[in-house]
Amino acid sequence: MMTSPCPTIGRMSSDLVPSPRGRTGPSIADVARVAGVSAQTVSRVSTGADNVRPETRERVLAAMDELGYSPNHAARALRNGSFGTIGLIAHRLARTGESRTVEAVVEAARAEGYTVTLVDVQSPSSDDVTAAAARLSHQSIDGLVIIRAETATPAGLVLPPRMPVVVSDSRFVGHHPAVAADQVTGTHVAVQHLLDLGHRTVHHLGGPVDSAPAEIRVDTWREHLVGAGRPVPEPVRGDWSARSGYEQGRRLAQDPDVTAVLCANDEMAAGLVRALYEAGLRVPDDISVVGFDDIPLTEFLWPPLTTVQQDFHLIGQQLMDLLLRQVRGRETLTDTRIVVPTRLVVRASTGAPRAPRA
Amino acid sequence: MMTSPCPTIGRMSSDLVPSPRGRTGPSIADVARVAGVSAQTVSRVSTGADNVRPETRERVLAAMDELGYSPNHAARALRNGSFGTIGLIAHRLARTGESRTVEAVVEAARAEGYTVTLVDVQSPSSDDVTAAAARLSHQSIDGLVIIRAETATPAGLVLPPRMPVVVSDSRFVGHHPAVAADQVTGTHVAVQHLLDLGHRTVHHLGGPVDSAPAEIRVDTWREHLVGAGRPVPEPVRGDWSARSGYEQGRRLAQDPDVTAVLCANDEMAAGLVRALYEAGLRVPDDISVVGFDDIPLTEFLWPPLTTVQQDFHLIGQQLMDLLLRQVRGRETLTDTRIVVPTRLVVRASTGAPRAPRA
DNA sequence: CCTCCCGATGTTGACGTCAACATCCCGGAG
DNA sequence: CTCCGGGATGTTGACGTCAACATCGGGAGG
Repeated sequence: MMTSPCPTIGRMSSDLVPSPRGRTGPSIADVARVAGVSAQTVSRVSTGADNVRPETRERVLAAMDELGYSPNHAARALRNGSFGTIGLIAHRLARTGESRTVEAVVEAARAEGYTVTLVDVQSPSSDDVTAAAARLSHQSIDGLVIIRAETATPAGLVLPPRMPVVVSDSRFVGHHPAVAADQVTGTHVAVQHLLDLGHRTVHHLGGPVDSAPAEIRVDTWREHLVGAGRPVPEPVRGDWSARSGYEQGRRLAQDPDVTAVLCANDEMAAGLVRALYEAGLRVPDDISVVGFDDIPLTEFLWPPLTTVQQDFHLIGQQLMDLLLRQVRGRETLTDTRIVVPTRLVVRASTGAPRAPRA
Repeated sequence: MMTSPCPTIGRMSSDLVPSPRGRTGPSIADVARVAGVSAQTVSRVSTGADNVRPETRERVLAAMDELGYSPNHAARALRNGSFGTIGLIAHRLARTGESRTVEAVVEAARAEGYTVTLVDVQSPSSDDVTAAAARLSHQSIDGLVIIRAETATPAGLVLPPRMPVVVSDSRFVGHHPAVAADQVTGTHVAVQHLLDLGHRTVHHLGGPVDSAPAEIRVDTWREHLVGAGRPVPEPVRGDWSARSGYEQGRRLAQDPDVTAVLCANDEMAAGLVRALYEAGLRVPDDISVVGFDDIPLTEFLWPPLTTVQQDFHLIGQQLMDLLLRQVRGRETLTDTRIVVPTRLVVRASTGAPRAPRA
């Protein structure tokens, strides 16, 4: 029906039947017909094989060009079991740290010839992440990157067998290969910085209790104060948003004991600062504020915010590197953990308390 | 070869050959063997076909579970020509508008059962976007979303034939279906707001000249001033970053004629405000500032910034909607344009000039 | 002038899935 | 009792690609 009723001469059949296929583009067979070679030769050209006569290659390339051919990924994937694709599961994609990490992963992936398939889960619960992984997995990706699976407990997370995985969360050490920022050191340094300035103690505006990084920061902050023999005020909690920082800031502004606040991220710090201004307090004269992350805007807030810098770009690169070592080398790196350093960037939002005491 | 030489009783052949395949998981044939049915029946179960006896379905599901089977996407894609995947090309992924739009697209895609493959191009030039599209295209995606192809000229962009596409850039109207924020109205309203407050004219801190949205804002700003018979100061330029806003702000602070500045985005506005503070100027008492985008932090800057709000989430949804109408319906919507409204959010960074004059 | 060898090219089959068609079995009608 | 209909299930082939093997043709060496 589609081929002419005269099957005599194969070469003659390269008449003007422009591939009766519906939506899919020209196939390798179409190119072969136009170029007057076999499909295999076309395949050799498209995979960059060496043993094709230059003249033939030329003809094939011309035919490809004419037809607008490009290889069918699905068929290739089916044929050789690899997809050239990495799955990426993230939670709140538009958040600063997330989007910068995603950008870095995508960049690193492209540099290695991989594309990235992105899934934004509704919640970082084990169930949601597990479901997302299942959806991505088995055959449609070569590996999986999970960014900040905050509440997912390592035990509850079920991943497809044999699927290379990396997680950007230190709690997964021992369960999955992980890359994480050194939040512990960052928090210690930030608290010590404030104590060094003469503050008697440091208040803490933490992230949500179901966030692992937030908990690490709270625990480290508390631990440091205890270790330094300072009073440990009750931490207050936000949800990472500037608004929550503002709301908690209004409460902290009432408390005359507060002279220094460590915030779990920069957005909350910004909201906090605004609340302090509205309450007639000045930063850092009345209250010192430290943020966390060093988002691009931090430097240009007023006052420029002292903050703990995380290198999201490096985290993304390391994630990709660790993943590809597994994908390519079949290495099993279950207990590998890469810690990316953080550092305190001192700007203008921290200073000595008005009336320094012990 | 893989079936036993005794073809008598099909059911007996479910012996213990545990799939000699290497890296790929169990296939439909493995499940069929374990369940004692044919591959087609397994297929029917996995595609949710109706005509399978409940008892048989049960047996198949149990076999799937036992083997950890899940269907091979590549084979499915190859079989029925659809991928359940949308390609997404973006430029600077971590930038506010971009990441929020990406998030919305990913969300909308998931709601429709699609996954998203992401490519972050180095530059928004036609060449780079064309290359990215080619890489994604032909067969590995069902449609393509291009976000803010800022410098790509419509004419220079070459896309695979028959590939459904949407672009979030109004300049592509007539070339490709497009979704864009109503920047023209937003800019008009912002300028008028400042004139209404009594400012003689409005300065403009624009984005880079190779950005289409930036140019639209500059042109509209100029046009409005001209229409209102006001002097048109030379616009200054930033690169969208807070730092560039800060640098230009230091220059504008020197100019006593400056009483109101419209900034092309919020980050630059934030940098500008800091520069003004450092120069001893107050906002809005000495100089009024308006931003663009309404990023989440805007409300919590000091002072809270008056800005033109863009609904990135809605843009993302509309992009997806427009794309899926093409993917599913085979509609051709080449000259469709969807304009998403913007609105001015008045906060505390704008006010009457100190010495109001006509 | 005949062989052998080697590089270029062609042919075959398999990857996993599923639509289309074929077959089988059972109960009910004639 | 046979025949028919229809639902459940099995068989076949094709999607596009590429590795493995087959073939072909010409030049070098004997």
